[in-house]
Amino acid sequence: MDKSPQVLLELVERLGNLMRAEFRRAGADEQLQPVHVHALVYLARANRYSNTPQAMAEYLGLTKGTMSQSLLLLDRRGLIERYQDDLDRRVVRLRLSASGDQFLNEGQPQLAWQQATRNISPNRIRNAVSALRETLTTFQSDNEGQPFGACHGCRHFERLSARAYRCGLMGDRLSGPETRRICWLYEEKGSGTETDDDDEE
Amino acid sequence: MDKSPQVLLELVERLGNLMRAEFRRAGADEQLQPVHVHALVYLARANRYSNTPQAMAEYLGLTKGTMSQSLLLLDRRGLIERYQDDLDRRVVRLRLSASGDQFLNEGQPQLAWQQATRNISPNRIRNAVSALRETLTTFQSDNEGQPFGACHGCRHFERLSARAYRCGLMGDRLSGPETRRICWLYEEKGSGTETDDDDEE
DNA sequence: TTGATACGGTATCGACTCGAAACCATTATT
DNA sequence: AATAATGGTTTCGAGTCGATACCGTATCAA
Repeated sequence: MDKSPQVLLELVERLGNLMRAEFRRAGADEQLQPVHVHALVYLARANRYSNTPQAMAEYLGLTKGTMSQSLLLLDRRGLIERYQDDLDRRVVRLRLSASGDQFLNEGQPQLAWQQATRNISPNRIRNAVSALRETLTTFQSDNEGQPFGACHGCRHFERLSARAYRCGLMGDRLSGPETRRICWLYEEKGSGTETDDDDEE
Repeated sequence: MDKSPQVLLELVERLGNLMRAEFRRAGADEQLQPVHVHALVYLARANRYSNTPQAMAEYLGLTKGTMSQSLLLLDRRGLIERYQDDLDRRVVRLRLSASGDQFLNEGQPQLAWQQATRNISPNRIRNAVSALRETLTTFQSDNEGQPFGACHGCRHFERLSARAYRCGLMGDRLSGPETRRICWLYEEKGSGTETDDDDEE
């Protein structure tokens, strides 16, 4: 009988709590709750398909009603901007405002974490990352959750040329940096389905 | 520039969120918030020095006022019992009630996690544990947080004989199982900051 | 064209969180 | 004995959060 998974859970939870507390501290100046800070961090990393209230709610594990409330607050504080999608006028799109951007750059909510990992070798970190990533994938496929990944590794990702990419699902061309952002349309490659892109790297 | 620490943070956060959502689900029947479930889980794992509101607040990262509220609720629901310490009459001690115990056994809030780690080899889990543990230690010493560990590895831990142990700080003899519970008096053994991570069992 | 229905988002409600600060006993210090 | 420190509780106000109802837009079926 191995208790390691149990211990791992405890650690993830504990570190999660601490980061939450860190987010709380980072947001204290601006009167923000941890979840607001988290929302801003997400927004800074989300790609063009994923900057909607819906995707955000999914990512943060909230209902759309709750999300709407938080966004209202962030808007009032002037940290985000909302604008309408011109293709589907039901859809609201979000972006960081200048001061939202500034807040993330100055507050550095993730700095404490960077510090905390300073003594650990890159190799051990990579190993931990791979184990946790696998855990996350399993967890999500167990629970029907949205995957939320970046293009690399996504079934819809297509490479047109050395520096040109495309999302096969949405049909848009993507810039290099954009392929590294978080996308809620992400789907794991492989899994025995026929893929039309066989040019992998 | 390595982005792995950043990714690790993202994963820990995301998994933390998911466990939080899991706790939410587990507590839904009993009308409990995630933090309540977490409190019960903690209580089930805390040793005799750590079953107080104060230790709990420290562990969960809440203020004592907030903790007091949550404990009130758990008491109303009959999931915990409070009793006075007879040495220091300011101190309140906590224990799971029968139904609190039952709740944990039936709800199995940690089961989903156990499942999610099923495909990962014990060895990789242990490595991840060791990396995260080190991160936690560094984080806590950066931020003056209480360490919260089990006897094994604690500076105050003394082994009297093959199966008899003692806490040098409090002077009590400890049973074998008790040495494996969470203690908020925990202090890292070696005085140096470098920790050896070969303490796996 | 005209419904019916689905969907993205907002508004409202009530129970609860959470930090801050005031407060109350009890213990420690002097 | 007076004072300070300590463990917990209470109170307050802004905010979270799920549930539900609701609004406008898009989609689908006749």
